Amino acid sequence: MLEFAILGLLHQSPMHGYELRKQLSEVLGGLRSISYGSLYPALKRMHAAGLISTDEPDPRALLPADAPPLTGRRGKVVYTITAEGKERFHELVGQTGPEAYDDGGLFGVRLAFFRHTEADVRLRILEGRRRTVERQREGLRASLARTRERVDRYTLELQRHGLESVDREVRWLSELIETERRQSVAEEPPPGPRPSAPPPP
Amino acid sequence: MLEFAILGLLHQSPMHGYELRKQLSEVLGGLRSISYGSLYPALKRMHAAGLISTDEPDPRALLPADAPPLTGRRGKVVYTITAEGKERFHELVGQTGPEAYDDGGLFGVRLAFFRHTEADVRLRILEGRRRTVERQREGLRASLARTRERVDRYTLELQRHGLESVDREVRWLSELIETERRQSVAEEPPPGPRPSAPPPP
DNA sequence: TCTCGATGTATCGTCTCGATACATCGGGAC
DNA sequence: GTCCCGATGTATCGAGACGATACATCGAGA
Repeated sequence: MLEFAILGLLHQSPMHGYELRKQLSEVLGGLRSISYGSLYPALKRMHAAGLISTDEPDPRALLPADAPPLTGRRGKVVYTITAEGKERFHELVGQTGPEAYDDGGLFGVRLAFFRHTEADVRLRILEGRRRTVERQREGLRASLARTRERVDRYTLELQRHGLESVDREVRWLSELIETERRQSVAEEPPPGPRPSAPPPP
Repeated sequence: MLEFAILGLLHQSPMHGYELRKQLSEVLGGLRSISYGSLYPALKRMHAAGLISTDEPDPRALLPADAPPLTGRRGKVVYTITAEGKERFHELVGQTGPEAYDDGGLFGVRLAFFRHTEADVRLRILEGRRRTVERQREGLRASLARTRERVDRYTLELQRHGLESVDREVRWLSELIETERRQSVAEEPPPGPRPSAPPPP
């Protein structure tokens, strides 16, 4: 998830880690934000994988491994996406399997970068997410019906509120899908019955 | 959080790990459930701390550390809360500081065990949670106002939906608080102006 | 001048998760 | 009867996320 988000942000312009973090929490809908303990290791991994490059070669690479922690003068590092990174991003952007929407966090990031996503992929992701959340809703409903008599008022309230939230999310997704469909028929008049292929696993 | 939930469940009756997990996801409102990778280490920690006891002494304790993984016959383990564990639970149940409500997960567990919680503590936790969520809401509002013009339709939708969710949570909490207040005045007629003490840090 | 908050990079220990392995048991298919 | 499957049940592994923390720079205002 972090990898996708970082590539997406750097796709727009090079950035510092700090700036990356700020943009990230804004893009994520303002609720969850990423910690440095996740961000910097992720950047390191991606740098090692060749997906991003830094403007400043690491001075410690020349020093012995047991050198002191290099106090003083710690330079800013600007991260830039590489050609490989762009390729990777477009590969990820095309994925429509369950991994794209089963996790709410990743789905949020996918949505935030929908402007880089093909219309049919957008639709498949939204529909997949709706299926996932609908399944959650059914589970919740069953649980509520099963335990209704056995649990106290507070647990009941918790379950009721959870169910309502999930319900609202389904409706929200349905509206997005509706809008998406209207737009797609407006742009591209259908040449016949659509042979909608099932998403790859 | 796990510690609190486990103590709360075992407070009612002894249980297997498996049963614990099922009850846990039901109590948590059916949405998030705990994985074994969290549950068993937590049980081990709590056993080491003397908060819970097992009905079956670990046979591997007698074997050398490098013995083979003990294939075959792995007995069921029933966990029981100890006197120390009950003490710890009542200690935790009385906490009203930010640690009780800043994290949504822990707050959910606290709510699920409200029947073991004093009325004034319940009220303080609900009000604390509302303050926390209200702060989140203000942050979200500010973010939305700030980025309104600069982001695309999808990000906007994400933020809008997030804001609505937080808003609904505030209203839900307000209803719970309202109910709680009505109940408390019904049970205990106030003997004068209430000297509401600030919660300890 | 002094301090404070924003900007900025980085690591540590602790915890959590998803995946997986392995074992037992009851019940339905055949 | 037996064979297989899903529920029950205990347990560990590696990847990685998190909160806390350390350290450094810089501009604004007391």
